[in-house]
Amino acid sequence: MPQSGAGEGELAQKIKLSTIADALGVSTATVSLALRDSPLVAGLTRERIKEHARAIGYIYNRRAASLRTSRSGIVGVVVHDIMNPFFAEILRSIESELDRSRQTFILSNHYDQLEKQRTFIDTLLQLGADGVIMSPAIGTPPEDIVMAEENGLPAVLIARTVEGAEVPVFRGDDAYGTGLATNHLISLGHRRISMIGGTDQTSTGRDRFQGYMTAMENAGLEVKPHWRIPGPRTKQAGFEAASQFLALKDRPTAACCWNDLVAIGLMNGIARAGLVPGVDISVTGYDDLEEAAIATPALTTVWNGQREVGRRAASALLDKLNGQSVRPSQELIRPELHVRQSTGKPRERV
Amino acid sequence: MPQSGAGEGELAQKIKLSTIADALGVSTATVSLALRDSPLVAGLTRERIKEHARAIGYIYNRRAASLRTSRSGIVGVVVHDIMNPFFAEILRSIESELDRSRQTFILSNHYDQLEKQRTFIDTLLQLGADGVIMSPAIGTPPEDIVMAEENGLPAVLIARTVEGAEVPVFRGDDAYGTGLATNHLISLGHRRISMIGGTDQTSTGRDRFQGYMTAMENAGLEVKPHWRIPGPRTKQAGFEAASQFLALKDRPTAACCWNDLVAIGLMNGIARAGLVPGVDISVTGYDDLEEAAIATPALTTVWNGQREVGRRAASALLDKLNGQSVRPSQELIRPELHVRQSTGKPRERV
DNA sequence: CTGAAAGCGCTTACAG
DNA sequence: CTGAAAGCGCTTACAG
Repeated sequence: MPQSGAGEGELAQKIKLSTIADALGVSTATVSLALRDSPLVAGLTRERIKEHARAIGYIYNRRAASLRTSRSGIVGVVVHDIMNPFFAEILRSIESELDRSRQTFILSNHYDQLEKQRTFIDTLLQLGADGVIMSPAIGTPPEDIVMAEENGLPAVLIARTVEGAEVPVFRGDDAYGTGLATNHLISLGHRRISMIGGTDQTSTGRDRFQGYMTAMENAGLEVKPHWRIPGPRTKQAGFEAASQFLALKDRPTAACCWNDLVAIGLMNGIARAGLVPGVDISVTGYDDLEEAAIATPALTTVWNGQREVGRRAASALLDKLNGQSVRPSQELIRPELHVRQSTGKPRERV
Repeated sequence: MPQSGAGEGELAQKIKLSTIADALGVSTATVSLALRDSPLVAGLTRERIKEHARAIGYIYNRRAASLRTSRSGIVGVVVHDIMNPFFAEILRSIESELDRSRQTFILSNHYDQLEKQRTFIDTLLQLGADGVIMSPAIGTPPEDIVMAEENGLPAVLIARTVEGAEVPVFRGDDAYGTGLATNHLISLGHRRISMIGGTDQTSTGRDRFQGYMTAMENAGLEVKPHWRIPGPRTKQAGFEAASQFLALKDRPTAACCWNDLVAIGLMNGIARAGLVPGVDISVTGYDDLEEAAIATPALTTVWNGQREVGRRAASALLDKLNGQSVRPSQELIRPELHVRQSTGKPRERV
């Protein structure tokens, strides 16, 4: 309802605690307590106050309250890019977890630009945010996180680690995960396997590459450096990498991709070139996005536990806010291989 | 930098304006003015103050400021679902537009639940947000928007209209857009065309269906009711609709889809059934997501101006905040047909 | 060009 | 169970 006494289109007199107090002949302290269901206020008084507040359309001023209590009810979330469905799935589970504690969340993309990330942390500090969940931008120095914590903004990391920052980290076991995918391809009979996408500049990138290398070495397979095509992390880039991949000397029979987006883009590119992904070339993804199951062919990929990551990160942060001590530790979610139709035996004899 | 004088891991004494004022022997008024680059303060004084503030790691308290000024620097954005790339693209352009005015934005999904949307608007009111950009949930009564505006929260709508709400609306000309797609199919020789996805409960849904119907009627083509498969709006749902579509009596030779997601899902389903989209069945999408161009086959679709929608909506809201009068009007972005490989002549003689 | 003082709208000890 | 008063950290007239 609009505020009582509002004239034609004009803003009414602002309704505040004292408006209610005056109308009911009680003090603002009593109103404040009543609205927050304090047992200190008599049941009848409380009901009268709450009913009146509702009737005249009172709006609680959180800025004023938070200035006094120094709790704002705001949590910041900053990731590389929300357009990436991997993060979008994480965000959804963060959202539903925070919702239950009536925390509002502010979202930002840093696009791996340190400056954008710093501006956002600064904004959170100025707003008096209660905490931040972040997938740190490439090159984030531990000091940035220490600074936030020292100024009363507890942090929890997702997806990527920052060496030297003593905060909880929730992410998948990336080395183990790409190991699963690579071993799956090897067990199908593939001997020449490409690794497509990703970067050495993030912990995730290094771990995933490591998992692939280790699996190849353990199987006694040679890895030619040019079989690795670093960089792509999007569908578009995967699509564009297809021609480069197909033109490779000693062309591999399979590609272990950085993530599902790259894998799907690559498959599209392979199909565009007249080859059949899953038959002519085997492809694995990473993340198991909702979309992986309906790709053509359905994508063999590694489930990365994004729902879990989001849920646990949010709940760890809430624990921190509520004063419970949360150990700075690496929580590794164990990935699982989901085999579908994009992988098969190599076509040619090896 | 951490605050000066911080002990081992302990939170330092909070640094505020008066800390700086005391240290420099000036008043808080002068410090406040200086930090905001007021010309009222002598250049030298200003520099001394700003330098000192930086040195001791002063953090501006926006809650306190906004309590005083009643401007919070916060803008709310609420959409159906940020995981939908259509909205994700809009959000990006909103973000870059707001960034330039140093406004922070708070994001929320309402998943077409009125209750979630109301909770969010309430939160914005409590935080004293400066405005809201929304794609209204199905069934949003105009009163909800009027209430927000009367309480000092100006609103701008995107993508969907709410009858009776006197606020600016930015969206594509949906009827015209599906008309483009349908006419394209007709001109290729298709006579039986299906409409897949969408709902009559939103203005967008009604408009898109209307555009399809009008085009069919103008071409003197019959439309069998069961050729319409309402509902799907996601890739998954489009995928699942494929079998229903393929089993249709008098099966249409083409499908005009609600959006790109449905179209891509449908094409995947068609391919899974052993038919070739673009050859056996023509498919059109809507939105022209980045992904449309790299789908297999590349998707013929209607560009919906999402970048434009986001940019203009944000800039209209900023104008409103700055006191410029913004007419409540429908801004229809004119869609464009982008022809690619998912459409062709009908295979069978008609 | 600078300072003293009031006030934004809450909550929290402290009395009673 | 309820009230009077101080204070959170800013900004804004108002004086000088």
